[in-house]
Amino acid sequence: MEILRPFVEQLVEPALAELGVVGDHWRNMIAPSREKSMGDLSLPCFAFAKQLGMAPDVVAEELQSRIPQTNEITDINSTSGYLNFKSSPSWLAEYVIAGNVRVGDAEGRNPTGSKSVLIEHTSANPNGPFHVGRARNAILGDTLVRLHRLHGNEVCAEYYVDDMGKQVAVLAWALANLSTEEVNVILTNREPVNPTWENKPDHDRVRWYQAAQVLRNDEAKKPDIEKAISAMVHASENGDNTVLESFQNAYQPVLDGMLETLARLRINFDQFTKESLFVTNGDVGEIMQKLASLEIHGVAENGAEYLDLGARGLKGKTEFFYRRGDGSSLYATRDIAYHIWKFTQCENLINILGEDHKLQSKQVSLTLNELGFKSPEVLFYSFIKLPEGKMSTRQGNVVFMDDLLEEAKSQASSVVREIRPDYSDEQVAQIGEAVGTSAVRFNIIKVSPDKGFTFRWEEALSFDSDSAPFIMYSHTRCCSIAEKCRAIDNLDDTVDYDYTEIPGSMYELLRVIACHNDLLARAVGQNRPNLFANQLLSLANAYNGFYRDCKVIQNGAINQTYFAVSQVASSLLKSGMEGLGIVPLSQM
RNA sequence: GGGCGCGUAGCACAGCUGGAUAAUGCGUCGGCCUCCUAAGCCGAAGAUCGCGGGUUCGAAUCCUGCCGCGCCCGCCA
Repeated sequence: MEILRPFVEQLVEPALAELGVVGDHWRNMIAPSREKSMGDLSLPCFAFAKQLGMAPDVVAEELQSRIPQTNEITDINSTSGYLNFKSSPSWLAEYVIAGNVRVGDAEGRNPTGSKSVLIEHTSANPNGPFHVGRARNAILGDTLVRLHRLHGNEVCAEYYVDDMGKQVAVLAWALANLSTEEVNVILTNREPVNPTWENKPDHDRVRWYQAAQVLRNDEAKKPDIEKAISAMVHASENGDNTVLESFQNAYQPVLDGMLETLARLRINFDQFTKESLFVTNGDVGEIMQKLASLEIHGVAENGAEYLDLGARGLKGKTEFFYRRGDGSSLYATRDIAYHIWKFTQCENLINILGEDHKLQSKQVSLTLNELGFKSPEVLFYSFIKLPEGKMSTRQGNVVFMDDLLEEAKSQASSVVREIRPDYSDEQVAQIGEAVGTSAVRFNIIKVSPDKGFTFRWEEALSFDSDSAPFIMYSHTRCCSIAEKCRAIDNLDDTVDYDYTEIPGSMYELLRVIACHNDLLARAVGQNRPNLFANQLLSLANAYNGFYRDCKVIQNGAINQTYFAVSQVASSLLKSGMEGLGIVPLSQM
């Protein structure tokens, strides 16, 4: 509870001085209490023990006896070497009700402008529909975009379109050379396209990509195909506009289909940047020239060029190749050009990348440093596996996000249908969609990015206590209360709040509210959305306790103090849910 | 073989800038709808924090060795 810190410091300073503690280092030692029942902030006294020649618990007691209660802090206790400070319930209630806790806006409509960030995420090859594995990137990235906005940062959400290179070339080649019949014959043994997605171009065109991959493994056909694809790749890398255009015609409908899926998850982008831009505008050539003049530059036998990053602390394989023997650039080279361009857009960069990109990202980062640029921040995430093993678009061993969302909607709808028989079909469908998509998002967000996990349908579709619907449900309770209050009373402008009687569960809610932005700051500062997901669960949980004990409406009359607290919780739940991409329904 | 990451109750997951009785959910067991939406609430049982050493007044947290899992080690993207 950072809002309490200045008051604690004010109290502690003279007491420490009296005991003979010198220096200022104690300020950093004040930390959130481990035991919530003990306090909001605590000062461990172990470090003073040696200096003063006293036992830690004695130090804590001595300090306690020298510190008076204040308006803000009414509970100071010492236990086992800790000095604990607990906020005054009345003061906290007044503080919260007065609107001192910043609510924020995840849509970014009112940035405080303290910091601007460009967040690049997803950037998936436009060769087929999203599966759950690829979608982890989009969900983490978009959540980070939302949380940064909620925190007040100005954010640009950016998608790097891989519009050149082998993957698109394969797709373009297949679309130009294979008929529908041929594709169907080649993929006879594969599962057919789910009829629901028959007309969705990402699901349709991926079959051409898959068919081409099968043919590329056919020894007889391989040589000719490889030759043709290779020629296209090289043309694209040399900036051949005809080829680049044919690539775009091949992938654009696929990309559009992919973005449609993301839009259903409320994931949108501010800007799309094509990889080919940096080849055609000359940036890549220029950078390769600069790299050649570096002292860690090296040349291989066939003329390929690299940097020896071992000299900059890279372990393992230290040669980083940025130019092929034939003079063309590599993906990483273009990525460096892209980063330098991104730095012209924004001074803070964040990338969301799969763990397989760790080495590459390190190489790009070190090279950027070599050229005088700073490193981007990177959020790495582990892969989502299936119980049967790794997911692979190429092999068709995947769970499509489109299928997951349909299933989520359908299951959520049947729950609604069951417990709210009075709702119309339209209402049920709308709630089912909101709950289903929110639950899918949340179940991915709540897991720490560096933990790999196995996708299981029942878990992805879990609507239990630590899930999006749990949070959504608390919010609907807030809304329901607010609506009833509006009906009772047109809300006079003169309201007297009672800060003398604060029930325990209301105090607990106030404490969670008071820490809300601490958690947001941490989640944003460390790029860890799961921390804020956890905070929202705590908030919903605390609200449920408050709801149980503190009746806002009793005997037809409104308790204005309770109502005010409920409204603050409601705002924070709503903005927080938007920060996670969860839909804040008012009814469910 | 080398590099990076992970390993916490039956399952899942938090805590890891060292600090108090290791938090939460699922599952299990037991309670709560004449009371603002029970997708809820309350209670109980359940953990040698992968294993062994080290640093420290104090280690789930830092260091080190081992074991297990994942990712990477292309003039691919």
